[in-house]
Parts: sequence; structure tokens; C-alpha cells
Amino acid sequence: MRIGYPCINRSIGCTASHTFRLASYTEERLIDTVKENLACLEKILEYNREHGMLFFRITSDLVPFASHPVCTYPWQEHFAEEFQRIGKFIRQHGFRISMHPDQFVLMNAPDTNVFQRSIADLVYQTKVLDLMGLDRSAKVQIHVGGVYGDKPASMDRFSDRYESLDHAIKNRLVIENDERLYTITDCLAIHERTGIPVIGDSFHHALNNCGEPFVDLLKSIRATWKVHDGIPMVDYSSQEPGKRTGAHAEHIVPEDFRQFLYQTRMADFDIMLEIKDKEKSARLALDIARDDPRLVIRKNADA
DNA sequence: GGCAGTCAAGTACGC
DNA sequence: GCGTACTTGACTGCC
Repeated sequence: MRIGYPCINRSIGCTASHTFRLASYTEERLIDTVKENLACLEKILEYNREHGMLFFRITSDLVPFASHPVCTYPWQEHFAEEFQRIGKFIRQHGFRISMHPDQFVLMNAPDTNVFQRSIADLVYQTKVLDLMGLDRSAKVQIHVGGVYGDKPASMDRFSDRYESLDHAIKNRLVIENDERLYTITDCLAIHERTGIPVIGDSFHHALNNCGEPFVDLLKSIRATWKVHDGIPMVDYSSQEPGKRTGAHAEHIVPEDFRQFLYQTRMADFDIMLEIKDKEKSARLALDIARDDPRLVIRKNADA
């Protein structure tokens, strides 16, 4: 078990998510921005290494407009050395890495233009992980997509489209349940057809489920991950009090997390904390989990 | 320097 | 059919 947080570190004074407006696009702007983002990513990873947080989600904004037609610059070649260096650091210290395209990536959209744009984004995200030389356990997680008035047909469309994907994408793609449309059970059904691994989001599951406790599904989820996929990834969050249902918590609730660890003690997985204060809660979570036998501790990998 | 409006992209839903 | 919520950090223009 590794513990981590997504995309942003609020403690170190930089962000790997710098972007700019499409109207401001120039190759120079792109190069400057990516250079800055990669430099910050290295700082974040160094911070995470120091604090023993070995699971991290890399921001989709790392290369702004990478999947947009406006971007014809060969950033992959220009920054090949930086990507290799970061990848080496990741492998050396035993990090687990994920990426998570945003809501506009919809594999099952009836509109083939939307589908094609989604493919372009998946090509970009998998390319980042490939450039870093990461193995197949580094994943790109997406949701199943829309329902479009016919859920079985939309699930079929997802499966058919998945089958048609390039291996470079299929090797990394995993699906995650969401809080409104597709449950873990739906994702498991898609796995049955396609073999795609399933990420369980415990918070989304609490809001959208078929009546079964999250822990009861962990065995089935585990079975969707093959050896080369690594152990399952799980997303964890909790409800922010006083906000709309589904709003992610600002801070981790230690007692809830402790209970989650206890209830899931028979299963091993990497935990992504989708909590708004990011590394702060992740450090607290790590402290709470310090005696958990599942925890991977690799504080001095270079020693 | 601070602030409010805006940003590539889509879907679901209420009216 | 149209407008809005969703979700969210960063950018941009204006004061």
C-alpha cells in the first residue's frame, strides 16, 4: 500500500499545472510553460519522496493543449531528457503514478468527434507515462462516460471502442465508478467484456451503489488487476460537511480514515486521497497508517 | 496588486 | 431548444 494525493502540492510554492489561454498559444509560450511545469513536477516528487508519499497523480495540464490541433510542436522530443530523468527518479524511489483525464474525455460518446478528441487526449496522457519509461502499473483512469438515454447500449459502446484502441492506451487505461451514472458493479460488468481493470472510488460508491458495502467489492476489484497492472488503485474521500452531496472534503477525517483502513485490512491497494488540502491530509493519512502492515516504506531509497 | 470574470473540451436536467 | 450546474485552478483584463 502506498498513499498519495493528486496533481497539486500547496506547500512548495510552485505548480505543475501552469497553462494559458488558447488565444495566447505560441510555441515559445508552450515551451516555457512545459519547462516550468516539469521543473515543478520534479520538486513535488522530491517533496513526496522526503515524506514517504509514494503514490502521485500527474496533472493533465503538464503539457497544455497537447491533444489540441493547435499543438503541432514536438514537445515529446524537445523534453525527452526531462521526461527520462523524472521517470528514472520515479522508478528509483518506487513511486506509483496515475493520470486522470478530465470530464471531456468520453469513450462512449455517440458523437464520433467527441470520441476522436478523447482518443487524442488518451494518446497524450499515455505518451507522458511512456516517455518516463514507466511500466504498465502506471495508469490512466477515466470514467465510463455518459448514459445517453440507454445505459446498456452506452456500456456496449464503451466496450467496443475499448477493444479498438491501440495497445499503448489499452495497457494503461482503467475505469472508475462515478457518483451519478456508473457504479462499481457496472465497471465490473465492463471488465468482464474487456478485461479492463477497475478503480474503486469509495466516496463515489457511497453515493451511487447497488446496496453492497465497498469492502465486499474489493475482492472482485482485485481480480480485475493482472500482475503487470500492479496492485489496485483506490480513490478515497469523504463528504465536506455543509456542502452539496458529493463535495470532496477539505480535510481528511482521521477517525473515518482509520476505520476505512481497518475495514479493508484484508486487501492491499494504493490509496489516492481526493481531499482538497492535498499533501497536508496525505501526510496525516500516512501517519495514521504508519503501523499498517500493508504500507510500503521506502524513505531512504537512495541510501 | 487585487479582484472578478473567463477558460478547449461534454452531459444531464429542468423549464 | 436553451440555460445552467457540475468542478476547479489558473489566466487575463480591468481597476
